[in-house]
Amino acid sequence: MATSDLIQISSEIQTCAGLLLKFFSASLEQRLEDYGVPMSGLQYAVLRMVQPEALTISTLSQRLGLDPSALVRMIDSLERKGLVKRGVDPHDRRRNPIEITKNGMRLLAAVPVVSETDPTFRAVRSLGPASAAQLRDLLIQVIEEFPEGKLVSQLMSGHTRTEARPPAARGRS
Amino acid sequence: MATSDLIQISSEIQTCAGLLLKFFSASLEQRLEDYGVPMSGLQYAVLRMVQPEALTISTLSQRLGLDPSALVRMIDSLERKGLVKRGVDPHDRRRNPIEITKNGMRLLAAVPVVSETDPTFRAVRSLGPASAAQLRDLLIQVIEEFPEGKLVSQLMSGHTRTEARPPAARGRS
DNA sequence: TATTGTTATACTCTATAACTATA
DNA sequence: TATAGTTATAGAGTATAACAATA
Repeated sequence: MATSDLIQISSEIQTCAGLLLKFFSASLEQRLEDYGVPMSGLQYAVLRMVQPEALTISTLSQRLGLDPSALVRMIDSLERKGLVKRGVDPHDRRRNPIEITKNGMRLLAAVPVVSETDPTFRAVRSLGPASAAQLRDLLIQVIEEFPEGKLVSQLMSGHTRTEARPPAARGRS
Repeated sequence: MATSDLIQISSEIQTCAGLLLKFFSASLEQRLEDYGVPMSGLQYAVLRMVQPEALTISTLSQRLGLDPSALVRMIDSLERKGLVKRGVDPHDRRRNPIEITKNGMRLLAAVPVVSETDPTFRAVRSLGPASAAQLRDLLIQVIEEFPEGKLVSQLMSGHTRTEARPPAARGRS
């Protein structure tokens, strides 16, 4: 295969990634609005990131690749909605770890990243389980080739490669 | 495979698409800046769209999923840079098909979507040709499952599926 | 000195609504 | 009446610079 082929393919992958993200975001934001708590996909991402553990704005900004100042108003907005609260670090009073609230957890439970009924899920399901997993693995492989892509595991909480996934019980079928 | 597995995979694909797009855009915009004509990835996308044929703002806005008014200033900016010009449709004087200029074509030739030297290309190349093509095909398959995804072929000029690609001469290796 | 969170500010992106010219 | 392009405008998102509190 010629280099120009690979360049063409790279370009197409780029276009597809953009489209996919657009579709995904649209359906997620629609469901958030339907739930009665409209917010951007990024705000939702922050909410998910602080679910397993409280994170400071510094940490969040590093993981999201954004300036800390850009997060202040976003956190304000989430706090106004009662979904998170600024906590206190007794060991370092400069830090205000962002904690998720009961309301925040309720929202995450009610509005999953991907719902069974939305176009995103239907599109991925139509690939079949094997192709879907393969697509995910290929995407991760590409991302890990980027210097900034090493922290992908931090963003995909609970992620394990297909072949390494334990055969534990996994909810309803 | 359980439904919850597919939902998890869908969510991971979503995260990956977002990261990938971010990395891709960053390297493209860096190269545009190095070339001396800084612009957003979207402006560059518009430039590419009007390369094969002049398109009206209406058509561009439909294909990009943006409001026409959002494109006016973007086109202004491209016109100020001398990369496109507003043309005239003799059959319908309301229309101003956006034409690419010599300078615009020169830029597209000098700054390809994906360069051989940038992280995007290296990441995709490291997959190997077969996996790269497969990734592209899986992405297209997913996108075509979305109602809005039918026009993907319009956005990927010259795209053909791997198995349908003619074995014609394809430049240097 | 360095770091955390913050404010003020400016710029980009995008949509809505209203308008003009043309069909 | 409907469509193409435009303007004015408002809101979100994001970065830079400067700052206070804390380490």
